[in-house]
Amino acid sequence: MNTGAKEFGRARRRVTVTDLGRAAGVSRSTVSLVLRNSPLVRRETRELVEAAIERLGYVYNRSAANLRRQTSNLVAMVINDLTNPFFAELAVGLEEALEAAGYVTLMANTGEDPARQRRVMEAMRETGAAGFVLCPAMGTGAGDAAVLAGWNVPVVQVMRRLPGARLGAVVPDNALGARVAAERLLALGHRRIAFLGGSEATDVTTERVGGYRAALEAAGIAVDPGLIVPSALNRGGGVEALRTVVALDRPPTAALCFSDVVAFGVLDALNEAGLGVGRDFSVVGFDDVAGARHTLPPLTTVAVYPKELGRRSAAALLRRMSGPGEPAGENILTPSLVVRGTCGPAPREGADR
Amino acid sequence: MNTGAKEFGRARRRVTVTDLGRAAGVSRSTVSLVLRNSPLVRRETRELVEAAIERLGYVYNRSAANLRRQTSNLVAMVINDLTNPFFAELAVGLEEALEAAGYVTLMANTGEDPARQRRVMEAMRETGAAGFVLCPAMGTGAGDAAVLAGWNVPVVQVMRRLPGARLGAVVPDNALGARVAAERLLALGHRRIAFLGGSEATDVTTERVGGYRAALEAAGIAVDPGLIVPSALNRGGGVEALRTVVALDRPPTAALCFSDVVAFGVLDALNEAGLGVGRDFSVVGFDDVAGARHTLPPLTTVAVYPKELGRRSAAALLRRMSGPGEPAGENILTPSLVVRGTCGPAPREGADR
DNA sequence: GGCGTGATTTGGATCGTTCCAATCGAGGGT
DNA sequence: ACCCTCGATTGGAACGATCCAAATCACGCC
Repeated sequence: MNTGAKEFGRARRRVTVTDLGRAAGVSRSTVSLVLRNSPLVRRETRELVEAAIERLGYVYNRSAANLRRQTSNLVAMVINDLTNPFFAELAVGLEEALEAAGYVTLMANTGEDPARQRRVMEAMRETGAAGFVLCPAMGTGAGDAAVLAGWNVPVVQVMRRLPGARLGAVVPDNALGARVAAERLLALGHRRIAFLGGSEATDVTTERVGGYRAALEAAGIAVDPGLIVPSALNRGGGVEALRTVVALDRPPTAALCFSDVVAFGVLDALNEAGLGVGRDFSVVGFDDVAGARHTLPPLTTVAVYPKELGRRSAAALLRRMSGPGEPAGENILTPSLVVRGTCGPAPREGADR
Repeated sequence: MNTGAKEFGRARRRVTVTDLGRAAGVSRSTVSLVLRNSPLVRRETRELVEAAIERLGYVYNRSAANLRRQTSNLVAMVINDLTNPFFAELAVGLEEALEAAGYVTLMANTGEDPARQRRVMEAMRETGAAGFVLCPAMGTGAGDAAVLAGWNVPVVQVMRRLPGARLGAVVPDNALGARVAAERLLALGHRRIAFLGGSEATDVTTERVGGYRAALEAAGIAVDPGLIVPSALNRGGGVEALRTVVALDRPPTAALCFSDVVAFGVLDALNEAGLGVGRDFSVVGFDDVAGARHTLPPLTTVAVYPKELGRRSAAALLRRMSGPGEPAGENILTPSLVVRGTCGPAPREGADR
């Protein structure tokens, strides 16, 4: 009598299908059928079982079910930098779509650290992730890609592609976006246009710079390598990059930025230098993050719809997970130019400031 | 011979401890001991097994292990709004700490929707989350709290507290932060100070407004209810709120804002209205998000260290998970005022603008 | 009253691991 | 030669669900 309460109060044994069966007067097999909404069970039987579920406070053990069925309701999302609003939005779209499809999301933030990325992906694999959506950390090598391919698990890359990996990817058409943005500046009469920001190694930068180049060349303008300045992918990088180009002998009159965040830094630096944005110097960003509409003046930028990228990568992964024969193709989103207030006509040649 | 390749290429059976045992010439029990680094196994035996692991490409099945051991390496993180940079940082700190402790994070973004919150938490429970870190969606009722308490699973709330829930929480000292900020404005000579933003219902707002009130009353200033204007928790809300107070008969000369995001909107509206920030009107934010140092002028704000909040909630949860008797106490972080450029002395009484 | 038929229900085996009590083998002591 | 100890290894049962083939039930019909 004195031990009874103690035994009961703490850590009581988990309620199982067998318990439910006993309580409802049926077998565990029948209970299992009820749990999975099988049309085989008689209505009254189902109600009996459902009452027992309620009464005993049963909790379905999905991982036991997964073990037996050789499936999993887990999808892994591995993101390089969640504190970047662009990737945060992407993550939200992704998780939303996965949840709607009945999956639970495993999440890890790698902070651009390939070693951490390896660790977390390994851990997620062991926990039974049925698939991966991966935005690879910078510096992820071809070796990592090969290992991943060897895992024989559906993987969808988003935004960034691993070198030489045949894994499937959802990406914006970076080249197109950059080209359209550059064409806009050209149409406004700009002839010396810089490309600011981005890190030399990554495919995203390569593609965006490629689009920029293509536009200039199509307009018959020689690309000046001195006007392409990589930088850190944050606000400070933008500040640095702008300072670099205004110090040139023949400074540019406009800049296409690798990202909005870099563009924010560029705007900071322009203000600091006393240059009129959209008048003395025009700026285009890339991404269209939430903050872009709130700069002064509001930032003209290339929208790439991160939330939609997230949703599509979820869809692509689910497709790969269902059909084993599904091709690991690429899904390319068309970006679009959002014209706001940071671009104006090129200042007259030789006009002083 | 013709079927052989086909059978092998696709969906080969999973490698198990039994397979490893067979390959290494030991029993599955011994393999299991090796996997768990037991000191019981002889070195040579261990090496034999490890070679087999390598050779067969074995993947540990942690959920099978969890099933048997009645444990779980999964922790659930339920966040109201990941697109808010404040919560994104919190999430990153949290995930980082959990990963370091050997846990894998289940993540869900509720988008402030209590129904979705119920759904995802239920799904996570079934999946076997060993504990929850929850930043409750606005509108989460006492009913939800009661249900959650009935689950008998370790829960730590972060930033927000559910009404009447004895669940444990990690929160900043909102009242203190607001008081210090208000005291700063008082010291600068301001006498009519507004509190802009926040939603009336939430505990965070109540606490921050409370601190603001306390400071004013301590200075012998009657609190004018007309100067406390709630708003949406985004930039637009800040714009609205400022417009409201400048239209008053006796407008304030300074504002303490519910959050940095609201403060950003307030700065936008001040610019729009042609009021000099820090000269005609002083502003203090709350949170110190990354963007706060980049406004023009840089925003004076109350730092609450979201990443640290994340880390501490991880630590608090892990403590609760290990010791069943651990108290569900509160962990309160001391915020601090970060002085930048948006506050100046109160304009002279009656001076025109 | 026996039988066929379709609708329900059921017990054993299974998923991959860990726990546990039992076993095995090599020395050591007498 | 025998017993005992101790380190190392092992097979059976268990975790909580599902699958599957077989059993049971209800009912109409000859």
